[in-house]
Amino acid sequence: MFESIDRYADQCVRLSDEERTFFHGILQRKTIKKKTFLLRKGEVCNFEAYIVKGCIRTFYIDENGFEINLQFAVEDWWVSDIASFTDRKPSGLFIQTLEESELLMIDHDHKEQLFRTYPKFERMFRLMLQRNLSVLQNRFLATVSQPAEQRYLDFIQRYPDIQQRVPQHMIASYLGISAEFLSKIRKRRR
Amino acid sequence: MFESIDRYADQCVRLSDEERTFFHGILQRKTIKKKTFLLRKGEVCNFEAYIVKGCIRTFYIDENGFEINLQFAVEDWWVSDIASFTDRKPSGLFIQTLEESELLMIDHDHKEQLFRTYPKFERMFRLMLQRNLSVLQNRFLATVSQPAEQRYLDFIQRYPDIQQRVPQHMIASYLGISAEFLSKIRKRRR
DNA sequence: CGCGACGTTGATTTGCCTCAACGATTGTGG
DNA sequence: CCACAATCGTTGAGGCAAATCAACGTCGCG
Repeated sequence: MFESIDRYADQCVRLSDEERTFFHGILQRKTIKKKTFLLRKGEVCNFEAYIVKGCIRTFYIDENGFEINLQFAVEDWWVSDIASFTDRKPSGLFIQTLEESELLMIDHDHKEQLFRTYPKFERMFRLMLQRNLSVLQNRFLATVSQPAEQRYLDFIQRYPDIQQRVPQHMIASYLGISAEFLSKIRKRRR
Repeated sequence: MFESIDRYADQCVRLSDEERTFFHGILQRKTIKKKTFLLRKGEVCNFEAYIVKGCIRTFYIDENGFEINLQFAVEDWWVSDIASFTDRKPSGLFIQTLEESELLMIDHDHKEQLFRTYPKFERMFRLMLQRNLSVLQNRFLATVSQPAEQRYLDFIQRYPDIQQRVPQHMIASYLGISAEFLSKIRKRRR
């Protein structure tokens, strides 16, 4: 159960057995059915979830009622609305499973307790944030500097597995284009 | 000299006098002339710079040779290429002063030393990253979900001061539109 | 003074969207 | 296990936001 998150942690920090055990102790293990909402707009996000198995999307609904997919998270990623979680304020986002998912979740109080007990974990979460920031920066650059077709090609190259697991119209929204136009791009390449 | 960064730190963590003094000790104070490059593509970024006074831009040059401005940083912000800084790998970005600037800089070794000596600072930098991540997330959402005119209006409302200090064609590139089109938007509103 | 950086304007083009209609596939309740 | 609905992907026609290209005025500065 904990092998994959242990591997994740080992990439960030060196943990003693004691630290590792404590960490495992505060993680809540959950199995969530397909299409379940972990968070809806207006709610305060009280979790950071590590994905052991499954696929989850984070999305936003704009003023015209259109969904915009921000992230598809699969094995070995964390999902949360960090701003809502940290400042304990209502979120503007939705988080939903796309497949049945196995998660390890940590809530606000336990996270603070973890940091107070072993400050070393601050480092792990800091590095995790850095990774997220880099990914988002690259994504932003790609979105503003490249045409839709190139963005699509980059996407299927970088995340060949995700393409299989997520419906095409969601990928379109993730890429910032309409479902119809994505279909036309795909046609072009045949 | 340190008043503003102290205020910044106080928002994140509570520091003892000893911690504060140590922190001041590792900060390198620099005054940089207008239009100076702090980082060029291909170099490894070895600083995080807190801006006491001045204005700095971070930008990227795409495969067609066009500049894309990622960030304008003014007083009370940090600038760096975090990915390059952390992983000690060559950066793809440029960082350049737009005005004469007064900075407090920290390099990789001193940052690690700071964390080893007082782990509490991990928290400060983690919170800083969270803030950056939130800002970028909102910006990304705005970019994909709103038309250019609305993005421009939001920009001048949120950063009325920056608008005065940065040439218009750089703002256009920041907003992801051509300089000509920004000019036309402005005309429309007169 | 003269040159380069900056901003403006108009004409034309284009990448992508919207709307509408239509198969194919999935899944779900009777 | 079938029937019917919902979800998903495709295709075409038409439209619009924003890009591109080109020309020109202005200003600050070496």
